[in-house]
Amino acid sequence: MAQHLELVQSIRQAGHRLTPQRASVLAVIAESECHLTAEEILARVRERYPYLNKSAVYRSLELLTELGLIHQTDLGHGRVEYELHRHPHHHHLVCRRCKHIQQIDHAVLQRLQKKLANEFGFHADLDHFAIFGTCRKCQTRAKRTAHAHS
Amino acid sequence: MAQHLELVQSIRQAGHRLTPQRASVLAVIAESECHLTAEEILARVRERYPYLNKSAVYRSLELLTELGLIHQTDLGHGRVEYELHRHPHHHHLVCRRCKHIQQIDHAVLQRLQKKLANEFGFHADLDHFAIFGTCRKCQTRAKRTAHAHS
DNA sequence: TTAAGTGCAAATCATTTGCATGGAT
DNA sequence: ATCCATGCAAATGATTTGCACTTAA
Repeated sequence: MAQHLELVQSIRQAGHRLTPQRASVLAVIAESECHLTAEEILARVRERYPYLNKSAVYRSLELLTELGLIHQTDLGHGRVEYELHRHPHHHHLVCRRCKHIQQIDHAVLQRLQKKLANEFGFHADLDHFAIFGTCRKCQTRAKRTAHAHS
Repeated sequence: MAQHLELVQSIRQAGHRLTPQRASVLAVIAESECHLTAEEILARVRERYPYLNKSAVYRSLELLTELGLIHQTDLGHGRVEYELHRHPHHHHLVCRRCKHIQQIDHAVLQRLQKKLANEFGFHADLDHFAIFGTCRKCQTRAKRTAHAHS
């Protein structure tokens, strides 16, 4: 947690109270390599700081998102996942059929991001972006099914 | 509904039973200009065909999505929205702060789509795509807030 | 005829909220 | 000392599910 002191202090600097709940939620997310659900965050915090409530997790996550310290992603698992606002980014190609998730480099989306900024003045949150579609394997499978019925 | 006969028949052609429930769900989506929630679909179908149940809507939507006749989008409204798989596409820039939604042309994403297909063999569902971020107005507002606290 | 599909009502499950209490500043 | 933040439990609300009944083929 020591290496996240600055990060944690930015809560106070933004004019909000620095509670142990908020600090530990942020620390857990910062220490994680990947995305976590609210429930996972709750569980991990409780390993060392048992005084944390579900509501406080959601309220902290809302604040941290608002401050731009973390990001929310919906990978189609029926619940939101949270991760630190960190560089370099990576993204996800999520197959709707087999649910397989392939990571891709931020470079693939960089041109799009710039285009949106230039043309529309829109700052796209392309941290941990999720793109849904059909993976190579499932495309083949779909064709086979179509033939079977034609 | 007459002009959607072909579309409706493709349910049977895919090896599924063509029930009035499925037909009317598909017809309502096909007639709509934009995305609809499950509840809206239920309401619209009932205007002319009152024998439709919530569960049947969800089960129909699942099937139609599987068949590639419709698409699901999560525009961050807390519920999924459905629309016909139709050309030409358009997409959405959704501001996380003010919730404003700006439509953009498919051309903006076409290059990305091709890149994903070529490099990863991934067929991205970029129909009615939603990109989250911060719009021009809210970026300005965020800067102002930051100054107030520094 | 008969398996696939529907209706109904109850279950699920992530997230939100009201309100009394507590703690950061 | 203030009032922002938390804990708790109950509410919400979209989606899912079990099971008996119905119907498209």
